[in-house]
Amino acid sequence: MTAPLHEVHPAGPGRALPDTQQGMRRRNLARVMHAVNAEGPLSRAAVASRIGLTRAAVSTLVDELIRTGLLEELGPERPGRVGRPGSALAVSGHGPAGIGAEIGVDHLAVCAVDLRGQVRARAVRHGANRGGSPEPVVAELTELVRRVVAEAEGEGLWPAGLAVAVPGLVARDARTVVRAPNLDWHDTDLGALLPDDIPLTVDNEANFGALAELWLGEGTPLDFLHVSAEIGIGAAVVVAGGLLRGTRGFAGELGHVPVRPDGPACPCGGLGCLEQYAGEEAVLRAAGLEPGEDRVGLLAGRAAEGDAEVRRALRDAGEALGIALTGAVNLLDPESVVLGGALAGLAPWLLPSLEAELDRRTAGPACPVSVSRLGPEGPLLGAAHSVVRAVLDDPAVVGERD
Amino acid sequence: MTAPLHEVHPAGPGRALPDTQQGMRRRNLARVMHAVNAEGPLSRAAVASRIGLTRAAVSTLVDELIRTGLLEELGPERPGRVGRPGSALAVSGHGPAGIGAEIGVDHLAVCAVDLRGQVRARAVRHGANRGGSPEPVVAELTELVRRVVAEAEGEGLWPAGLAVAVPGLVARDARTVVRAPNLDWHDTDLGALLPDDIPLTVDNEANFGALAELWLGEGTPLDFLHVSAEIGIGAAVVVAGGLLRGTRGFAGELGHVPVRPDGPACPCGGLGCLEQYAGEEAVLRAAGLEPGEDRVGLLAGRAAEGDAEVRRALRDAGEALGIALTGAVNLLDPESVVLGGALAGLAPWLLPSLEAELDRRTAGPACPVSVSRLGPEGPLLGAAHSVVRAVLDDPAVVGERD
DNA sequence: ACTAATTTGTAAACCGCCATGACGAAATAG
DNA sequence: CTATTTCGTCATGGCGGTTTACAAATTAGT
Repeated sequence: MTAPLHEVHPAGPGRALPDTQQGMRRRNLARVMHAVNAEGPLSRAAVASRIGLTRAAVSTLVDELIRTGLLEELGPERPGRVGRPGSALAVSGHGPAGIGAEIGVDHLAVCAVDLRGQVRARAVRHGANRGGSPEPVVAELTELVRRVVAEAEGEGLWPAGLAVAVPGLVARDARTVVRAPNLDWHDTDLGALLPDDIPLTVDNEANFGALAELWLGEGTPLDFLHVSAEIGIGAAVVVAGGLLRGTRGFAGELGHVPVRPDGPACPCGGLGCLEQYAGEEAVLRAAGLEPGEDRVGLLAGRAAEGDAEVRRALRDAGEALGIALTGAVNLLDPESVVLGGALAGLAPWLLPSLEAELDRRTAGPACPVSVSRLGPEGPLLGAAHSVVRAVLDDPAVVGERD
Repeated sequence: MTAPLHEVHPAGPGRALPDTQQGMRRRNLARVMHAVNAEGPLSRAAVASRIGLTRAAVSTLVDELIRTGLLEELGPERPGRVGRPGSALAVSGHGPAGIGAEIGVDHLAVCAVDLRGQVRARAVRHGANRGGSPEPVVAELTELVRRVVAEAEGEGLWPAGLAVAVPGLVARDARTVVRAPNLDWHDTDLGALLPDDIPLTVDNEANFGALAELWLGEGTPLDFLHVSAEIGIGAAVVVAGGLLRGTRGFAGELGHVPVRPDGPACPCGGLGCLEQYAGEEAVLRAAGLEPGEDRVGLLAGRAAEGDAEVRRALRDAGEALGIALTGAVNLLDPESVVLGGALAGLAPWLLPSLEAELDRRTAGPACPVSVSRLGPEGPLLGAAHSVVRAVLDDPAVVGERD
């Protein structure tokens, strides 16, 4: 029961399933779940017209989904219209739950989200995770996970999967942390250190942040660029509602896009990379501040106070971001750009110069830039929701357990 | 029979088909076609094991495909192994054909490609198409199309669709040329000017060139960046075997990626765009040459002769390309970069500096850069093959005609 | 040579899944 | 109070792939 490492981003309802009648059934189960999930309580007839099947077919699909605890019958709808009122169906609040976890530089967090998207349990532990060996940190995380799972189970939920967001590069096996500079971890197999009774997925926090924006953001399109910064600057490219990961899984390295090709050398080997202008360290240095604990808070505080030096540093960073984003926007033609992570908190001072650069360098209407309203919770929520989406995308796999 | 504007880029075998039994059948027909097309002559049993269906199911699918003329039975295979030899199946060379057409700045070309990928008929007309009104040019193209179709029909083929490559931006309706600066065409609806008895698709020549590379190139991966230049510099982003088009269809505008943010002004409104360093005009100017007829040939000739000024101009252009590509590669992590179009001919003098820049700006192993071996034929072949792929992706639609 | 083993293609029976059509149930409209 | 509309379900049927069985065509072994 450890095994089936569910895909983090199945770019749509149930993909590569075998094209046999059973596969068809599985896909149709998924379509019912998606319809009910997306458009609130719905009657069987409403679902049928949404997904293009007959009422009879939907009836049997719904029966199965209710039997396996993924849907709930809420009872008769309020009449309003002519004809017999339907019986409202809703995604279950007592079925599977997605367990999301985040390993931050100086905190650990875990939460449980039900199929409806509600956070039903959470736990946080503050304190630096930097530098030490991974084992004790992951042991603490495991403890938090157990606590959250117990709490969720108390509410009638059961864990369908665990997704862990880490600040670093993750191998395509979705288990191994290849490199997490801020934690000083290298080639760490989290699969060996975490509970093995729950299907596990590990991914970069920026990716989960982008997915959170995709699934939870208001009016977020299916094609956008999500930019976030912790210590490095990363972008996640979302195309047609799925993450673009790249051949080696390294896509989105916006931080090393050349901004001024003859600029200062970057540890990556390049010259004048964006990170040299808009990276946390670079901005702190330009602002004349010492790198300390809550660096983003410090910058935001000073900028809010009106500190001219800090504001200039942020304005310059926004300019560099604008230049790098011009390239990205020209290449990808996204519907919008979303600023998340630490950038969201600094947006008031970054945005003006960023948008100005983007605007004047783009022919025609510029690509709209917005700020994530999810704040620092993004990656954690994205992780938990990725498990929920996996269930919605293939309800049959969880139905098999009993 | 004019209507069904088949998708140019259905990112895989038969997508958004309805999830009913008929849809399943259609997808399985497509899978049989793809298996036979990709792996040469195959017996029914071999196809069955490839696509995961039973021999019996494949038998009925093959029967239908033979009846509609998409597959051919070649007869018994040469034994070799133990057991009854299978009967070899091949994609038909007498069924539907894809008609590809290209409107170049100074030529028109049309060809017919059968399902096997063989070019079975072609016609070319040289002479400038620049500046004048579209009608007479399209009338000439129509004449060429009629000739090629007649020739193909003489060989037992019938036209399944017409795909036209144009040097400009095409609206998402795949019929209207929004802007083709080199032809001086604006908002031209080719659908109204071309024969209306064949399903029509119009697309940018760079897109078709990239697709040709994807389908015809040797060892081309499913994720790569195809860079081509005619007058502007365009990139096509291929992800998972499909074109990334962008929200407005403007993805791939590599020419306006900022290379030196304080560089010379570009007509697009930007500063220091790649096109200001590696665009045809810019290179000619840097090389001290006058813009004339065969500009690429001129540059290649001088460079081959050893003209130092030309070589320096090309080296500088390669450098600028390398900088812009560093950004693109960091963002997309493609498996390779392919140089096509006019760039292919100039590659010997562009590549060294291009690769040097890419190399030193990238951490770890640099993204390999290769040169298209399709030459100037790419877009034309890509157009014709796009029709062929559409048939392979959904064999049922052509089966319906009779 | 002759038999045994293996593989292919097809036909018949079967099962699963959705569509069709009919029906009772529960609401509104007149 | 009846006609109409809509919902959910049931029985029937068609369609599509699987299972099972078998004849055909080849190689392997004696």
